[in-house]
Amino acid sequence: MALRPVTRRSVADQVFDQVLDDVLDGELAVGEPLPSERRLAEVLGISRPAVREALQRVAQTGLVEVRHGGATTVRDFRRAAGLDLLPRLLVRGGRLDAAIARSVIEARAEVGPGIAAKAAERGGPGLAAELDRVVAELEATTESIRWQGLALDYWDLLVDGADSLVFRLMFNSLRTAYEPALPALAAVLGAEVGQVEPYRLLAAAVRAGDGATARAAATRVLTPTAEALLAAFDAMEEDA
Amino acid sequence: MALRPVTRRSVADQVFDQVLDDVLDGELAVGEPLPSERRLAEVLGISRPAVREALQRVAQTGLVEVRHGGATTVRDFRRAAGLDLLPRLLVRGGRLDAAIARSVIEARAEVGPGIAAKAAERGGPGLAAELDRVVAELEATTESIRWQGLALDYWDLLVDGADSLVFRLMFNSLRTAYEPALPALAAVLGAEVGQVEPYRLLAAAVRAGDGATARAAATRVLTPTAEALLAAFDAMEEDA
DNA sequence: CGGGTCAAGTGGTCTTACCACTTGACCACC
DNA sequence: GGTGGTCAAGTGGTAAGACCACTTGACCCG
Repeated sequence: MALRPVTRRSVADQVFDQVLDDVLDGELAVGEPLPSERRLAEVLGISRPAVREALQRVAQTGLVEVRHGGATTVRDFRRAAGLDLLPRLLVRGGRLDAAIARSVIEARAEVGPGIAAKAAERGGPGLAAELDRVVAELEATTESIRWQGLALDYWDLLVDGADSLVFRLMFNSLRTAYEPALPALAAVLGAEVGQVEPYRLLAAAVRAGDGATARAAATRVLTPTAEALLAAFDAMEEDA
Repeated sequence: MALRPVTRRSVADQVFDQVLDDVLDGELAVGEPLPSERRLAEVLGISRPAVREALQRVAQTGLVEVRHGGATTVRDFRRAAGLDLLPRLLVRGGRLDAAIARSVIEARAEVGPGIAAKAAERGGPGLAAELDRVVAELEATTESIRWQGLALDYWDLLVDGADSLVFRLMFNSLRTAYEPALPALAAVLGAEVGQVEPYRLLAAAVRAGDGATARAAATRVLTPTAEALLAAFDAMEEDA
C-alpha cells in the first residue's frame, strides 16, 4: 500500500498558481492590467482578502506590480523575476520544460566547479571525511532515485564547505527546482549509477585542499549526467 | 531642488520587513513559534488580514513555515531561502554586510566569465555592436555612479546574449541586490573609471565568437573592481 | 498502555464597511 | 491655449467580527 501525503491547497495558493501560470504562459501580456481585486473575487467565487494574499505574493515574485489606487499590471518576468522563480518555470503543467532544463544543466556545469574549488580551499579534512561517507553510500546504492538523492547531499556538503552565502542560496534555488523532477530524471540517469569514481577523486582533491584539481574533478563529476540528460531531452523533443 | 520620490509603505510591508529582520537577526530562533496571527494583530495594532499578508509573504521566502491549525515556526534560512533573499541580506539596517558582499564578489568572479563565454558563442555581431555602443558611452563618462550603471547595462547585454534563463534569473537577483548599494560602491570604485580597455577586449571576443577569449577577458573586466572592493571592505572592518 | 474523546488554540475564509489613492473628465481662470 | 482646481468613479489598503478546518494535548476509558 503506497500512500502519498494528502495535499490541501488553500484558495490563495490556487489563485497564486493560476495568476502565475497565466503570466508565464503569456496569456496576460506585459503591461496589461489585471482585473480588479473585487472583480477577481467575484469571478473566482472567493473573498477579496484571499485574492489579495495571492496577488501580494505574485507581486513579491516580481511578475506583477500593484499600485495603490491604480491597476495591477503585468511585468516582464524575464527582467523582474529572480532565481526563486526557477522551480515554477522548470516544471510547468506537470511537464518538464526542456529548454529551461538545458539551461539548468548549463548553469550547473558552469557554477559547480567553482563551488568545488572553494570547498577544497576552505573545507579541510572534516569536509573530506563527510564526503567520503556519502561516497561510501553511493557505492552501496543501486537504486537510481536514492543515488541521485545522495549526489544532491554530496553537493550540499560541498556548498557548505565553500562557505559562500551566495552559492548557498543559488544552490537552494536550484535544488528546489531540481528535487521535484528528480524521479523523472533518475529514470533517465539510471545508467550513471555506479560511476562513483569521479566523486571519490573530488573528495580526495578536497582532502588535499587542492582547488584546481577539485575544479577539474567537479567537471568530471558533472559531465556524464549533463550529457545523458541533454541526450534525453533531444530524444524527448523528437518524439514530440 | 533635489526631490526624491515619496515612499508610502503599507502596514503589511512593514510587518513583512520586521519579521524578516527578526528572523535574519536570529532574534527568532530556528524552530521557535511565532505569536499567533490574532496576537500579532493585537500587539501591532493592525488587522489580521494585514498580518496574514505579511506572514504569507515571509513564508514564500522560506523563512517561516505556517501550518493550518498549528503554529507558524521559524525555519533555517540558510537551508530554505533562495537567491531572492540576497538583497535583504546584503544591506541590513541601511548598512552593507561586508561578509555577504565578499561572497557576492566571489560569485560574480566565478559566474561572470561563464556568462561571457556563452554570450560570445551565441551572441553574434549584433550583440557585439550593442556592447561597443555601451563601451563608447563608458569612454565618455567620468561620473562614477553613471559609469557603474553603464557597466551593469553592459553585463545585462551579455546575459541576454548568453541566452540562458537560469543565468538571466541569477543576474536579476544579483542586480537587485547590487543596485541599491551602487552609490556607495561607486564612491569606492571611483578609481576604476577610465579602465575601458577590458570591456573593449571582451566585446571584441564576442564579435569573434571566441568563447575562451571572452572568458579570459571577462576575468580581466571583473578583477579590478573585485580587488578594489575587497580592499575597501578590509579597510571598513579595521575602522570598526 | 493503547486508543478514543473533547476542548482550546491556531490558521483559513468570508462578509461588510470604510479609508487612501489614482485617474480622467470637466471647468474655471489667466 | 494652457494652467490649475474640482469632483466622481474605480482601485488598492485596512479594519472588524464571525465561522470553518485543523492541530494539539489533556483527559478518560477499556
